[in-house]
Amino acid sequence: MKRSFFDRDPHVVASELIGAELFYDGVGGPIVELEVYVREDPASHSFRGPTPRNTVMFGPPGYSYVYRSYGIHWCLNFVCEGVGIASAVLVRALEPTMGLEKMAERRGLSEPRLLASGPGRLCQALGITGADSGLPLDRVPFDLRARKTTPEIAVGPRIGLTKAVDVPWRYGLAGSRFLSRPFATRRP
DNA sequence: ATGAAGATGAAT
DNA sequence: TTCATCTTCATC
Repeated sequence: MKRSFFDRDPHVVASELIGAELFYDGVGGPIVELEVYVREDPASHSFRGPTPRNTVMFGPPGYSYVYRSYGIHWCLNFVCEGVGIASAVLVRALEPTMGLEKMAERRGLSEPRLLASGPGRLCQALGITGADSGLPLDRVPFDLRARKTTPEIAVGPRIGLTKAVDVPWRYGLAGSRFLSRPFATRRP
C-alpha cells in the first residue's frame, strides 16, 4: 500500500483498512479493528497542539505513530492527511495469521484470540515499540496489503473514554472474534 | 520541580 | 473493580 492511501479523511482510511493485512517483520494478519483520532477530539494526543511526543501526527501521512500507554503498553497508529492536519487511526486488533508462534512467544500465551485483540496486545505480539514511531509504512519492517474484497463493517463509539463522544469512532470487522471487544448489535 | 491523568491489560 | 507502572504535559 502506498503512503498516499493515508492522505484522506481518517474515517475513510479506517473503514478501508478493515480487512487489510498488516505485517511487521512478516508477523501479523488482517486488521479487524481501528479507532479514529482527529485534532478536534479532546481524546486525541494532538488536541492541544504539537508537543515533542506527538509531532509525527502533524507530519505527512503514511507514517507510524507509536506511544506508550499507562507506562506499560505500546500502541500503534497510522498518521493520516497532510502536514499540519494531525489525524490518525489507532490499530486496535488484528486476526493472527502469520507468525503465530512468534506472537505466542512474545505474548507468553498461545490462545489465538488473546494474541492481538487490543492495541497493547497487538504491539506486544508484533514486537512494535516506541523505536518504530515515525517510520514510513510502505517500507520494512512494515508491510501493508490492501484487502481484496469489501467486508461488512461495524461501527461504534469510542472505547475507554469517560467523556461522551457520540460519533462513530471505532470501526471493526463485523462478527470477527478477534476484536478487542464486541460491537453492540443494533436493536431491531 | 512536581503531580495528575492516561487512546490498557490482567488479575481479582 | 483494582492495580501495575511510567511518560507526558501543564502548572507552580
